[in-house]
Amino acid sequence: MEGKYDPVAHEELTEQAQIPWKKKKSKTENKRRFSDEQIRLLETIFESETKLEPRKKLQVARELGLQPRQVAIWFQNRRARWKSKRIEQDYRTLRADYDILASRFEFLKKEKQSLILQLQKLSESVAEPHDKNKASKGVDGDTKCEQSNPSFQQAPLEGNELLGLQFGNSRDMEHAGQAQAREELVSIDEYRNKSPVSPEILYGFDLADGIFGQSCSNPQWLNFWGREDH
DNA sequence: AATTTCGCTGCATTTACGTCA
DNA sequence: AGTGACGTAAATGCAGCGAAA
Repeated sequence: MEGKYDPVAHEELTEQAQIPWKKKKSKTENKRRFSDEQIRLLETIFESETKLEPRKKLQVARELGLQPRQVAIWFQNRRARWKSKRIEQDYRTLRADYDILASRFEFLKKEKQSLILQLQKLSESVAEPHDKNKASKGVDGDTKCEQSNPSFQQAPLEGNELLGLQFGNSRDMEHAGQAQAREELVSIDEYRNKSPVSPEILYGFDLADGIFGQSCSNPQWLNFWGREDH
């Protein structure tokens, strides 16, 4: 409300007074639709200033042969049209952002399922009877992971074995002679490389320091990805 | 100095009308 | 010619502000 009283602008009031309040114009009264020339000038002014100062309004009104009130109303309506267009544009932008996020989410969901499957296969192969020592050995386990995340403790793999998968530590697997497990890791890499979009771009963060790097230090993250309901 | 009134503005909503398919 | 959809000028109501009383 930056409207300050301006005696010059007050002219408009007297003009307004000539128009009876609440008067409805008859159908026969010639009105409406400013000329192309009038619209062109109004649009030109609107481009540089969306609000007219009272003096400028009077000047424009004189120039166009309109009532100052008509100019004021035109600017008012023009601002409203401009606002609704801007809202539409904002909506389209937000919608596009949402769609991108939604497709990222779907992709991540599928990758999660795939990784769970890989883990299950690895878990089964590691638990084979010919490798009993491996199952109970426990090499440099990430105790933080195991302690901080209940859902992790329920996982079929122990912490150190999961780390072997995540960081490509193949020592234990070679020790166990598990060529199959190595193939699984390769297939994961292939899966990533065949992704329609590079993972870094798709996820929006660096994989090495991001999703896998923080997996064991962020229990909430593990909880989230450990659940089946998303 | 605080309060009230007046006149103005802007905005949201509604109404009335012109235009077009 | 009649009609509905749409665009737009104008009306209406309300809130906020500054100036004057």
